Amino acid sequence: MAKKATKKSQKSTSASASASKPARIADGKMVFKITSTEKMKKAVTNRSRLRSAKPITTLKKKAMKIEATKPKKPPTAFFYFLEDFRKGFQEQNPDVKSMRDVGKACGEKWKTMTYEEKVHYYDIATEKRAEFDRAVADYIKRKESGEDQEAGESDFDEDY
DNA sequence: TGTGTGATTGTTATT
DNA sequence: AATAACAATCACACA
Repeated sequence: MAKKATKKSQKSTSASASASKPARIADGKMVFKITSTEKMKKAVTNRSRLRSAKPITTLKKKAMKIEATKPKKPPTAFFYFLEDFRKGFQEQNPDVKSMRDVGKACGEKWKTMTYEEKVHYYDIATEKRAEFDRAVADYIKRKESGEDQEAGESDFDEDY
């Protein structure tokens, strides 16, 4: 019991020198509901996808091995729960086709879950983060070691 | 044909 | 300290 959340102090992250400038959107996630110009929304998310620094083509098909890209954020505990919850949800509600409904139901249940149940997913997420952290370190190391560090800071990843 | 969108919370990163 | 944004998934819609 009392499995305290293992909050380990992260590394100093002194590598912040590279300070890549994420194209953050001032508006944040609040997307103006403009039915007329849906393209605007696309533009917003488009930037997000831009971070992928890879051809948008088949972006959703990430199932493909992505070894040429830097490690992305690992799914959070909630996402792991969502993955599991989604399976059962589809069985009980085959009528539901959208993930939105599943997300709502999952989020609602997530709040009702106790720490003991959630800790299970937290544990997984924590472990994944550790691996992710290592992957990042390795990625950086490889980048510096393998490829010449980009002396000229490229403002944006021009596509690819 | 192909990609964007929507919704959930958590974690990370930047300011 | 606080805010911002992204992390995955799947069916649908639009150009």
